[in-house]
Amino acid sequence: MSAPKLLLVEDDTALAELLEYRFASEGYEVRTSADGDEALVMAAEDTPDLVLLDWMIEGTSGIEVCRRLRRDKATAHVPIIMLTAREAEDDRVRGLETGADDYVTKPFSPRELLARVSAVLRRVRPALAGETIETGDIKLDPVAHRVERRGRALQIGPTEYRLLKFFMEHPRRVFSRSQLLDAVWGTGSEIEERTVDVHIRRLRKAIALDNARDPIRTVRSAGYALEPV
Amino acid sequence: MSAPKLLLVEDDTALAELLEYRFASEGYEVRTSADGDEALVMAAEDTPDLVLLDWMIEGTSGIEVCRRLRRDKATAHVPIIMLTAREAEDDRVRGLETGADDYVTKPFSPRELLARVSAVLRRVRPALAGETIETGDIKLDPVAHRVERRGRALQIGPTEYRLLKFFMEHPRRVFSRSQLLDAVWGTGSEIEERTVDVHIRRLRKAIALDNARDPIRTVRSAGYALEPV
DNA sequence: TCTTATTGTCACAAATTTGTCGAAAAAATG
DNA sequence: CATTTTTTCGACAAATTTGTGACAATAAGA
Repeated sequence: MSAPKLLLVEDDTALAELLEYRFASEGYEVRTSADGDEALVMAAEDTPDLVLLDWMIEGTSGIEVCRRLRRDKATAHVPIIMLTAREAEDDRVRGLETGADDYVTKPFSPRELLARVSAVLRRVRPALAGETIETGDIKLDPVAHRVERRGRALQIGPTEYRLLKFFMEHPRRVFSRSQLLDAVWGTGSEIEERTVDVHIRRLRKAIALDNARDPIRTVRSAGYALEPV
Repeated sequence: MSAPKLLLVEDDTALAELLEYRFASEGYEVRTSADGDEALVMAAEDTPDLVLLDWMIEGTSGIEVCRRLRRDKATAHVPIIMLTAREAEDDRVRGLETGADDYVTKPFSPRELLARVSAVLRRVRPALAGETIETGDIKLDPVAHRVERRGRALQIGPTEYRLLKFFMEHPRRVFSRSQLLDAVWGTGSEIEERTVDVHIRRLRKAIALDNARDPIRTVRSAGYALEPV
Protein backbone atom coordinates (compact mmCIF):
# COMPACT_ATOMS: atom_id res chain seq x y z
CA MET A 1 0.00 0.00 0.00
CA SER A 2 1.40 3.35 -0.94
CA ALA A 3 0.09 6.39 0.83
CA PRO A 4 0.11 9.32 -1.62
CA LYS A 5 2.65 11.87 -0.48
CA LEU A 6 1.39 15.43 -0.30
CA LEU A 7 3.40 18.57 0.14
CA LEU A 8 1.40 21.39 1.70
CA VAL A 9 2.77 24.88 1.32
CA GLU A 10 0.74 27.12 3.62
CA ASP A 11 1.71 29.80 6.10
CA ASP A 12 -1.56 29.95 7.95
CA THR A 13 -0.60 27.61 10.79
CA ALA A 14 -4.11 26.92 11.95
CA LEU A 15 -5.31 25.97 8.48
CA ALA A 16 -2.20 23.91 7.88
CA GLU A 17 -2.71 21.88 11.02
CA LEU A 18 -6.34 21.30 10.27
CA LEU A 19 -5.58 20.06 6.76
CA GLU A 20 -2.67 17.97 7.93
CA TYR A 21 -4.91 16.21 10.41
CA ARG A 22 -7.72 15.65 7.94
CA PHE A 23 -5.52 14.33 5.15
CA ALA A 24 -3.55 12.11 7.52
CA SER A 25 -6.74 10.49 8.72
CA GLU A 26 -7.67 9.82 5.08
CA GLY A 27 -4.47 7.88 4.55
CA TYR A 28 -2.28 10.54 3.02
CA GLU A 29 1.27 11.25 4.07
CA VAL A 30 1.53 15.00 4.53
CA ARG A 31 4.51 17.25 5.00
CA THR A 32 4.06 20.95 5.50
CA SER A 33 6.11 24.01 4.87
CA ALA A 34 5.22 27.62 5.51
CA ASP A 35 7.94 28.91 3.29
CA GLY A 36 8.36 28.73 -0.46
CA ASP A 37 12.08 28.11 -0.56
CA GLU A 38 11.92 25.46 2.10
CA ALA A 39 9.12 23.77 0.20
CA LEU A 40 11.26 23.61 -2.92
CA VAL A 41 14.02 21.92 -0.97
CA MET A 42 11.61 19.41 0.50
CA ALA A 43 10.19 18.69 -2.93
CA ALA A 44 13.66 18.14 -4.30
CA GLU A 45 14.63 15.75 -1.49
CA ASP A 46 11.57 13.58 -1.69
CA THR A 47 9.37 14.12 -4.74
CA PRO A 48 5.77 14.40 -3.56
CA ASP A 49 2.85 12.96 -5.51
CA LEU A 50 0.95 16.22 -5.33
CA VAL A 51 1.55 19.77 -4.12
CA LEU A 52 -1.02 21.94 -2.36
CA LEU A 53 0.21 25.46 -2.84
CA ASP A 54 -1.07 28.61 -1.21
CA TRP A 55 -0.84 31.46 -3.65
CA MET A 56 -0.13 34.13 -1.08
CA ILE A 57 2.77 33.00 1.05
CA GLU A 58 5.59 35.01 2.51
CA GLY A 59 8.89 35.12 0.73
CA THR A 60 9.00 33.38 -2.62
CA SER A 61 5.53 33.75 -4.07
CA GLY A 62 3.31 30.84 -4.97
CA ILE A 63 3.59 31.57 -8.63
CA GLU A 64 7.36 31.45 -8.38
CA VAL A 65 7.31 28.15 -6.50
CA CYS A 66 5.04 26.77 -9.15
CA ARG A 67 7.37 27.86 -11.90
CA ARG A 68 10.44 26.35 -10.24
CA LEU A 69 8.70 23.08 -9.55
CA ARG A 70 7.91 22.88 -13.23
CA ARG A 71 11.42 23.76 -14.24
CA ASP A 72 13.05 20.97 -12.24
CA LYS A 73 12.83 17.74 -14.14
CA ALA A 74 12.09 15.63 -11.10
CA THR A 75 9.07 17.66 -10.10
CA ALA A 76 7.97 18.84 -13.52
CA HIS A 77 5.02 16.49 -13.69
CA VAL A 78 3.87 16.65 -10.10
CA PRO A 79 0.32 17.96 -10.08
CA ILE A 80 -0.26 21.23 -8.27
CA ILE A 81 -3.46 22.47 -6.71
CA MET A 82 -3.35 26.11 -5.79
CA LEU A 83 -5.20 27.64 -2.90
CA THR A 84 -6.22 31.17 -3.81
CA ALA A 85 -7.48 33.70 -1.33
CA ARG A 86 -9.96 35.70 -3.29
CA GLU A 87 -11.84 35.35 -6.48
CA ALA A 88 -9.04 37.13 -8.27
CA GLU A 89 -9.55 36.29 -11.90
CA ASP A 90 -6.03 37.43 -12.72
CA ASP A 91 -4.48 35.10 -10.19
CA ARG A 92 -6.47 32.26 -11.54
CA VAL A 93 -5.38 32.86 -15.09
CA ARG A 94 -1.76 33.28 -14.12
CA GLY A 95 -1.83 30.20 -11.95
CA LEU A 96 -3.18 27.96 -14.63
CA GLU A 97 -0.81 29.50 -17.11
CA THR A 98 2.11 28.70 -14.87
CA GLY A 99 1.01 25.13 -14.79
CA ALA A 100 -1.24 24.47 -11.83
CA ASP A 101 -3.67 21.66 -12.44
CA ASP A 102 -6.56 22.95 -10.41
CA TYR A 103 -7.37 25.60 -7.87
CA VAL A 104 -9.59 26.03 -4.84
CA THR A 105 -10.68 29.42 -3.60
CA LYS A 106 -10.70 30.18 0.09
CA PRO A 107 -12.66 29.62 2.12
CA PHE A 108 -13.07 25.96 1.28
CA SER A 109 -14.03 22.92 3.30
CA PRO A 110 -11.45 20.18 3.87
CA ARG A 111 -13.97 17.87 2.26
CA GLU A 112 -13.92 19.91 -0.91
CA LEU A 113 -10.16 19.93 -1.05
CA LEU A 114 -10.05 16.19 -0.44
CA ALA A 115 -12.33 15.69 -3.38
CA ARG A 116 -10.13 17.81 -5.64
CA VAL A 117 -6.98 16.03 -4.56
CA SER A 118 -8.53 12.66 -5.11
CA ALA A 119 -9.82 13.73 -8.54
CA VAL A 120 -6.49 15.12 -9.69
CA LEU A 121 -4.59 12.10 -8.44
CA ARG A 122 -6.99 9.75 -10.11
CA ARG A 123 -6.51 11.60 -13.36
CA VAL A 124 -2.76 11.87 -13.22
CA ARG A 125 -1.61 8.80 -11.32
CA PRO A 126 -4.40 6.24 -11.21
CA ALA A 127 -2.05 3.67 -9.72
CA LEU A 128 -1.79 5.81 -6.60
CA ALA A 129 -5.49 5.66 -5.90
CA GLY A 130 -5.44 1.98 -5.01
CA GLU A 131 -2.52 -0.22 -4.22
CA THR A 132 -2.93 -2.74 -7.02
CA ILE A 133 -4.65 -2.40 -10.34
CA GLU A 134 -6.57 -5.27 -11.78
CA THR A 135 -7.70 -5.62 -15.35
CA GLY A 136 -9.35 -8.84 -16.26
CA ASP A 137 -7.16 -11.63 -14.99
CA ILE A 138 -4.03 -9.51 -14.77
CA LYS A 139 -2.95 -7.99 -11.47
CA LEU A 140 -0.29 -5.32 -11.17
CA ASP A 141 1.21 -4.21 -7.90
CA PRO A 142 2.91 -0.85 -8.50
CA VAL A 143 4.61 -0.88 -5.13
CA ALA A 144 6.15 -4.30 -5.42
CA HIS A 145 6.63 -3.75 -9.12
CA ARG A 146 5.11 -7.13 -9.72
CA VAL A 147 2.70 -8.50 -12.28
CA GLU A 148 0.77 -11.72 -12.19
CA ARG A 149 -1.87 -13.42 -14.28
CA ARG A 150 -4.12 -16.08 -12.87
CA GLY A 151 -1.84 -16.40 -9.89
CA ARG A 152 1.23 -17.05 -11.98
CA ALA A 153 3.92 -14.37 -11.69
CA LEU A 154 4.99 -12.91 -15.01
CA GLN A 155 8.50 -12.02 -15.94
CA ILE A 156 8.38 -8.68 -17.65
CA GLY A 157 10.94 -6.12 -18.80
CA PRO A 158 11.06 -2.50 -17.59
CA THR A 159 9.59 -0.91 -20.69
CA GLU A 160 6.93 -3.57 -21.03
CA TYR A 161 6.04 -3.03 -17.38
CA ARG A 162 5.49 0.67 -17.88
CA LEU A 163 3.53 0.00 -21.03
CA LEU A 164 1.30 -2.52 -19.30
CA LYS A 165 0.78 -0.28 -16.32
CA PHE A 166 -0.28 2.57 -18.54
CA PHE A 167 -2.71 0.34 -20.38
CA MET A 168 -4.12 -0.95 -17.12
CA GLU A 169 -4.65 2.57 -15.89
CA HIS A 170 -6.85 3.20 -18.94
CA PRO A 171 -8.48 -0.08 -19.84
CA ARG A 172 -10.36 -0.47 -23.11
CA ARG A 173 -9.09 2.82 -24.36
CA VAL A 174 -7.31 2.97 -27.70
CA PHE A 175 -4.01 4.80 -27.82
CA SER A 176 -2.10 5.80 -30.89
CA ARG A 177 1.55 4.92 -31.11
CA SER A 178 2.38 8.57 -30.64
CA GLN A 179 0.31 8.77 -27.47
CA LEU A 180 2.01 5.69 -26.12
CA LEU A 181 5.40 7.18 -26.86
CA ASP A 182 4.46 10.28 -24.91
CA ALA A 183 3.02 8.37 -22.00
CA VAL A 184 5.52 5.56 -21.65
CA TRP A 185 8.73 6.93 -23.09
CA GLY A 186 8.14 10.54 -22.09
CA THR A 187 7.21 13.57 -24.08
CA GLY A 188 9.65 14.54 -26.76
CA SER A 189 11.34 11.20 -27.06
CA GLU A 190 12.76 10.84 -30.51
CA ILE A 191 11.80 7.28 -31.12
CA GLU A 192 10.36 5.60 -34.18
CA GLU A 193 6.67 4.93 -33.91
CA ARG A 194 7.17 1.40 -35.17
CA THR A 195 9.22 0.66 -32.08
CA VAL A 196 5.97 0.67 -30.19
CA ASP A 197 4.87 -2.32 -32.23
CA VAL A 198 7.91 -4.25 -31.18
CA HIS A 199 7.30 -3.56 -27.51
CA ILE A 200 3.67 -4.47 -27.90
CA ARG A 201 4.79 -7.77 -29.28
CA ARG A 202 7.22 -8.25 -26.39
CA LEU A 203 4.48 -7.38 -23.92
CA ARG A 204 2.14 -9.82 -25.61
CA LYS A 205 4.73 -12.52 -25.36
CA ALA A 206 5.41 -11.70 -21.71
CA ILE A 207 1.80 -11.87 -20.59
CA ALA A 208 0.89 -14.79 -22.84
CA LEU A 209 -0.45 -17.88 -21.16
CA ASP A 210 -1.55 -21.16 -22.62
CA ASN A 211 -5.25 -21.28 -23.31
CA ALA A 212 -5.62 -17.55 -22.62
CA ARG A 213 -6.76 -14.99 -25.12
CA ASP A 214 -4.49 -12.07 -26.00
CA PRO A 215 -5.88 -9.10 -24.07
CA ILE A 216 -4.21 -6.52 -26.28
CA ARG A 217 -6.39 -5.46 -29.14
CA THR A 218 -4.89 -4.05 -32.30
CA VAL A 219 -7.03 -1.31 -33.78
CA ARG A 220 -5.88 -0.96 -37.30
CA SER A 221 -4.80 2.56 -38.29
CA ALA A 222 -5.52 3.76 -34.77
CA GLY A 223 -3.37 2.02 -32.19
CA TYR A 224 -3.70 -0.52 -29.39
CA ALA A 225 -5.96 -1.08 -26.41
CA LEU A 226 -6.02 -3.38 -23.42
CA GLU A 227 -9.26 -5.31 -23.00
CA PRO A 228 -10.13 -7.04 -19.74
CA VAL A 229 -9.53 -10.78 -20.22
CA MET B 1 -7.56 9.16 -31.73
CA SER B 2 -9.41 12.18 -32.61
CA ALA B 3 -8.12 15.42 -31.18
CA PRO B 4 -10.83 18.02 -31.68
CA LYS B 5 -9.61 20.65 -34.12
CA LEU B 6 -10.12 24.21 -32.99
CA LEU B 7 -9.76 27.37 -35.02
CA LEU B 8 -8.95 30.39 -32.88
CA VAL B 9 -9.57 33.81 -34.41
CA GLU B 10 -7.99 36.34 -32.09
CA ASP B 11 -5.74 39.32 -32.72
CA ASP B 12 -4.51 39.75 -29.17
CA THR B 13 -1.29 37.80 -29.55
CA ALA B 14 -0.67 37.31 -25.85
CA LEU B 15 -4.12 35.90 -25.21
CA ALA B 16 -3.93 33.78 -28.32
CA GLU B 17 -0.68 32.18 -27.20
CA LEU B 18 -1.96 31.51 -23.71
CA LEU B 19 -5.07 29.83 -25.06
CA GLU B 20 -3.15 27.91 -27.65
CA TYR B 21 -0.90 26.50 -24.97
CA ARG B 22 -3.68 25.58 -22.59
CA PHE B 23 -5.85 23.96 -25.21
CA ALA B 24 -2.96 22.07 -26.69
CA SER B 25 -2.08 20.64 -23.30
CA GLU B 26 -5.68 19.48 -22.94
CA GLY B 27 -5.42 17.51 -26.13
CA TYR B 28 -6.88 19.90 -28.64
CA GLU B 29 -5.36 20.67 -31.97
CA VAL B 30 -5.34 24.46 -32.31
CA ARG B 31 -4.68 26.70 -35.25
CA THR B 32 -4.75 30.44 -34.84
CA SER B 33 -5.40 33.39 -37.09
CA ALA B 34 -5.41 37.05 -36.20
CA ASP B 35 -7.25 37.98 -39.34
CA GLY B 36 -10.81 37.28 -40.37
CA ASP B 37 -10.19 36.63 -44.02
CA GLU B 38 -7.27 34.35 -43.32
CA ALA B 39 -9.38 32.47 -40.82
CA LEU B 40 -12.01 31.85 -43.46
CA VAL B 41 -9.41 30.39 -45.78
CA MET B 42 -8.07 28.16 -43.03
CA ALA B 43 -11.56 26.98 -42.21
CA ALA B 44 -12.19 26.18 -45.86
CA GLU B 45 -8.97 24.23 -46.23
CA ASP B 46 -9.42 22.07 -43.17
CA THR B 47 -12.82 22.20 -41.56
CA PRO B 48 -12.37 22.69 -37.81
CA ASP B 49 -14.60 21.05 -35.22
CA LEU B 50 -15.20 24.33 -33.43
CA VAL B 51 -14.39 28.00 -33.95
CA LEU B 52 -13.40 30.42 -31.20
CA LEU B 53 -14.14 33.83 -32.63
CA ASP B 54 -13.18 37.16 -31.18
CA TRP B 55 -15.92 39.63 -31.93
CA MET B 56 -13.62 42.62 -32.25
CA ILE B 57 -10.90 41.79 -34.71
CA GLU B 58 -9.29 43.98 -37.27
CA GLY B 59 -10.46 43.87 -40.85
CA THR B 60 -13.44 41.61 -41.50
CA SER B 61 -15.51 41.77 -38.34
CA GLY B 62 -16.35 38.79 -36.24
CA ILE B 63 -19.98 39.01 -37.15
CA GLU B 64 -19.08 38.92 -40.80
CA VAL B 65 -16.78 35.93 -40.35
CA CYS B 66 -19.57 34.16 -38.53
CA ARG B 67 -22.00 34.88 -41.34
CA ARG B 68 -19.64 33.61 -44.00
CA LEU B 69 -18.81 30.47 -42.09
CA ARG B 70 -22.52 29.76 -41.93
CA ARG B 71 -22.98 30.47 -45.60
CA ASP B 72 -20.35 28.01 -46.77
CA LYS B 73 -21.78 24.54 -46.89
CA ALA B 74 -18.69 22.86 -45.51
CA THR B 75 -18.54 25.01 -42.38
CA ALA B 76 -22.23 25.73 -41.99
CA HIS B 77 -22.65 23.43 -39.02
CA VAL B 78 -19.37 24.07 -37.23
CA PRO B 79 -20.17 25.39 -33.76
CA ILE B 80 -18.91 28.88 -32.94
CA ILE B 81 -18.09 30.34 -29.55
CA MET B 82 -17.70 34.08 -29.61
CA LEU B 83 -15.38 36.01 -27.38
CA THR B 84 -16.93 39.39 -26.62
CA ALA B 85 -15.12 42.22 -24.91
CA ARG B 86 -17.29 43.89 -22.32
CA GLU B 87 -20.76 43.05 -21.25
CA ALA B 88 -22.02 44.37 -24.56
CA GLU B 89 -25.58 43.14 -24.60
CA ASP B 90 -26.06 44.16 -28.21
CA ASP B 91 -23.13 42.13 -29.44
CA ARG B 92 -24.31 39.12 -27.56
CA VAL B 93 -27.76 39.23 -29.07
CA ARG B 94 -26.49 39.88 -32.54
CA GLY B 95 -23.94 37.12 -32.16
CA LEU B 96 -26.41 34.53 -31.15
CA GLU B 97 -28.75 35.67 -33.90
CA THR B 98 -26.02 35.31 -36.47
CA GLY B 99 -25.51 31.77 -35.42
CA ALA B 100 -22.95 31.59 -32.65
CA ASP B 101 -23.56 28.71 -30.29
CA ASP B 102 -22.25 30.28 -27.12
CA TYR B 103 -20.33 33.31 -25.93
CA VAL B 104 -17.79 34.16 -23.27
CA THR B 105 -17.18 37.69 -22.03
CA LYS B 106 -13.67 38.93 -21.43
CA PRO B 107 -11.91 38.65 -19.16
CA PHE B 108 -12.31 34.91 -18.80
CA SER B 109 -10.07 32.19 -17.47
CA PRO B 110 -8.78 29.50 -19.80
CA ARG B 111 -10.50 27.02 -17.54
CA GLU B 112 -13.82 28.69 -18.12
CA LEU B 113 -13.37 28.68 -21.85
CA LEU B 114 -12.28 25.04 -21.76
CA ALA B 115 -15.47 24.20 -19.97
CA ARG B 116 -17.57 26.00 -22.56
CA VAL B 117 -15.79 24.36 -25.44
CA SER B 118 -16.22 20.96 -23.89
CA ALA B 119 -19.89 21.64 -23.24
CA VAL B 120 -20.61 22.83 -26.76
CA LEU B 121 -18.72 19.94 -28.30
CA ARG B 122 -20.55 17.49 -26.12
CA ARG B 123 -23.83 18.95 -27.25
CA VAL B 124 -23.03 19.14 -30.92
CA ARG B 125 -20.56 16.31 -31.49
CA PRO B 126 -20.76 13.95 -28.54
CA ALA B 127 -18.27 11.57 -30.07
CA LEU B 128 -15.56 14.21 -30.03
CA ALA B 129 -16.01 14.70 -26.31
CA GLY B 130 -15.46 10.99 -25.86
CA GLU B 131 -19.06 10.03 -25.26
CA THR B 132 -20.56 6.99 -26.81
CA ILE B 133 -23.19 7.76 -29.35
CA GLU B 134 -26.24 5.69 -29.95
CA THR B 135 -28.38 5.66 -33.05
CA GLY B 136 -31.18 3.17 -33.08
CA ASP B 137 -29.72 -0.16 -32.07
CA ILE B 138 -26.14 0.78 -32.95
CA LYS B 139 -23.71 1.94 -30.28
CA LEU B 140 -20.35 3.53 -31.02
CA ASP B 141 -17.70 4.12 -28.37
CA PRO B 142 -15.15 6.55 -29.78
CA VAL B 143 -12.69 6.04 -26.94
CA ALA B 144 -12.57 2.28 -27.23
CA HIS B 145 -13.01 2.57 -30.99
CA ARG B 146 -15.70 -0.04 -30.76
CA VAL B 147 -19.03 -0.52 -32.47
CA GLU B 148 -21.77 -2.85 -31.44
CA ARG B 149 -25.29 -3.60 -32.54
CA ARG B 150 -27.74 -5.29 -30.22
CA GLY B 151 -24.89 -6.24 -27.94
CA ARG B 152 -22.91 -7.97 -30.65
CA ALA B 153 -19.53 -6.39 -31.45
CA LEU B 154 -19.10 -5.51 -35.10
CA GLN B 155 -15.92 -5.91 -37.05
CA ILE B 156 -15.45 -2.80 -39.08
CA GLY B 157 -12.65 -1.30 -41.17
CA PRO B 158 -11.06 2.10 -40.56
CA THR B 159 -12.83 3.96 -43.34
CA GLU B 160 -16.15 2.33 -42.60
CA TYR B 161 -15.70 3.27 -38.96
CA ARG B 162 -15.17 6.92 -39.79
CA LEU B 163 -18.08 6.86 -42.18
CA LEU B 164 -20.40 5.32 -39.62
CA LYS B 165 -19.25 7.72 -36.94
CA PHE B 166 -19.97 10.66 -39.19
CA PHE B 167 -23.41 9.35 -39.98
CA MET B 168 -24.16 8.74 -36.33
CA GLU B 169 -23.18 12.28 -35.49
CA HIS B 170 -25.81 13.53 -37.93
CA PRO B 171 -28.59 10.97 -37.95
CA ARG B 172 -31.35 11.18 -40.54
CA ARG B 173 -29.51 13.81 -42.50
CA VAL B 174 -28.83 13.12 -46.17
CA PHE B 175 -25.30 13.67 -47.39
CA SER B 176 -24.14 13.82 -50.98
CA ARG B 177 -21.18 11.74 -52.01
CA SER B 178 -19.14 14.89 -52.27
CA GLN B 179 -20.03 15.92 -48.73
CA LEU B 180 -19.11 12.49 -47.47
CA LEU B 181 -15.79 12.69 -49.26
CA ASP B 182 -15.06 15.99 -47.57
CA ALA B 183 -16.11 14.83 -44.16
CA VAL B 184 -14.68 11.34 -44.08
CA TRP B 185 -11.77 11.43 -46.49
CA GLY B 186 -10.80 15.03 -45.83
CA THR B 187 -11.19 18.12 -47.90
CA GLY B 188 -9.41 18.03 -51.20
CA SER B 189 -9.16 14.29 -51.53
CA GLU B 190 -8.95 13.31 -55.16
CA ILE B 191 -11.17 10.32 -55.07
CA GLU B 192 -13.91 9.15 -57.39
CA GLU B 193 -17.37 9.80 -56.05
CA ARG B 194 -18.34 6.26 -56.97
CA THR B 195 -15.92 5.03 -54.37
CA VAL B 196 -18.29 6.27 -51.71
CA ASP B 197 -20.86 3.79 -52.97
CA VAL B 198 -18.46 0.96 -52.45
CA HIS B 199 -17.73 1.97 -48.90
CA ILE B 200 -21.40 2.39 -48.19
CA ARG B 201 -21.85 -1.14 -49.36
CA ARG B 202 -19.01 -2.33 -47.16
CA LEU B 203 -20.45 -0.49 -44.21
CA ARG B 204 -23.83 -2.06 -44.86
CA LYS B 205 -22.26 -5.46 -44.94
CA ALA B 206 -20.31 -4.78 -41.75
CA ILE B 207 -23.29 -3.68 -39.70
CA ALA B 208 -25.69 -6.18 -41.23
CA LEU B 209 -27.39 -8.55 -38.86
CA ASP B 210 -29.86 -11.32 -39.53
CA ASN B 211 -33.44 -10.21 -39.19
CA ALA B 212 -32.41 -6.55 -38.95
CA ARG B 213 -33.34 -3.84 -41.37
CA ASP B 214 -30.65 -1.89 -43.21
CA PRO B 215 -30.39 1.47 -41.42
CA ILE B 216 -28.70 3.21 -44.33
CA ARG B 217 -31.15 4.84 -46.65
CA THR B 218 -30.28 5.52 -50.27
CA VAL B 219 -31.69 8.78 -51.54
CA ARG B 220 -31.56 8.48 -55.25
CA SER B 221 -29.56 11.15 -57.01
CA ALA B 222 -28.91 12.86 -53.68
CA GLY B 223 -26.87 10.66 -51.39
CA TYR B 224 -27.23 8.55 -48.27
CA ALA B 225 -28.57 8.93 -44.76
CA LEU B 226 -28.52 6.92 -41.57
CA GLU B 227 -31.92 6.23 -40.06
CA PRO B 228 -32.30 5.05 -36.48
CA VAL B 229 -33.12 1.31 -36.51
C1' DT C 1 35.83 -7.14 -16.54
C1' DC C 2 32.76 -10.46 -18.11
C1' DT C 3 28.12 -11.90 -18.72
C1' DT C 4 23.40 -11.18 -19.24
C1' DA C 5 19.39 -8.12 -20.24
C1' DT C 6 17.30 -4.62 -22.46
C1' DT C 7 16.55 -1.34 -26.34
C1' DG C 8 15.69 0.71 -30.61
C1' DT C 9 15.76 -0.34 -35.71
C1' DC C 10 15.53 -2.94 -39.84
C1' DA C 11 13.97 -5.83 -43.40
C1' DC C 12 10.71 -8.95 -44.86
C1' DA C 13 6.47 -11.65 -44.45
C1' DA C 14 1.63 -11.67 -43.50
C1' DA C 15 -2.70 -9.60 -43.19
C1' DT C 16 -5.94 -6.10 -44.15
C1' DT C 17 -7.65 -2.20 -46.47
C1' DT C 18 -8.44 0.76 -50.49
C1' DG C 19 -9.79 2.68 -54.77
C1' DT C 20 -11.56 1.26 -59.38
C1' DC C 21 -13.80 -1.44 -62.94
C1' DG C 22 -17.42 -3.54 -65.26
C1' DA C 23 -21.50 -6.17 -65.28
C1' DA C 24 -25.96 -6.83 -63.21
C1' DA C 25 -29.91 -4.95 -60.89
C1' DA C 26 -33.19 -1.37 -59.83
C1' DA C 27 -35.50 2.77 -60.47
C1' DA C 28 -36.93 6.58 -63.12
C1' DT C 29 -38.40 8.47 -67.76
C1' DG C 30 -41.13 8.87 -71.67
C1' DC D 1 -41.99 -1.56 -72.94
C1' DA D 2 -37.65 0.28 -74.26
C1' DT D 3 -34.29 3.48 -72.79
C1' DT D 4 -31.61 6.05 -69.70
C1' DT D 5 -29.86 6.98 -65.18
C1' DT D 6 -28.32 5.51 -60.84
C1' DT D 7 -27.03 2.13 -57.54
C1' DT D 8 -25.45 -2.50 -56.06
C1' DC D 9 -22.22 -6.15 -56.07
C1' DG D 10 -18.16 -9.13 -56.86
C1' DA D 11 -13.50 -9.19 -58.10
C1' DC D 12 -8.72 -7.37 -58.19
C1' DA D 13 -4.30 -5.46 -57.82
C1' DA D 14 -2.06 -1.83 -55.43
C1' DA D 15 -1.12 0.28 -51.21
C1' DT D 16 -1.05 0.45 -46.34
C1' DT D 17 -0.52 -1.37 -41.90
C1' DT D 18 1.07 -5.03 -38.61
C1' DG D 19 3.60 -9.05 -36.96
C1' DT D 20 8.16 -11.18 -36.40
C1' DG D 21 12.87 -12.58 -36.02
C1' DA D 22 17.43 -10.89 -36.10
C1' DC D 23 21.06 -7.69 -34.81
C1' DA D 24 24.05 -4.21 -32.99
C1' DA D 25 24.43 -0.92 -29.30
C1' DT D 26 23.79 0.03 -24.45
C1' DA D 27 22.87 -0.66 -19.85
C1' DA D 28 22.86 -3.42 -15.77
C1' DG D 29 24.67 -6.94 -12.74
C1' DA D 30 27.78 -10.20 -10.93
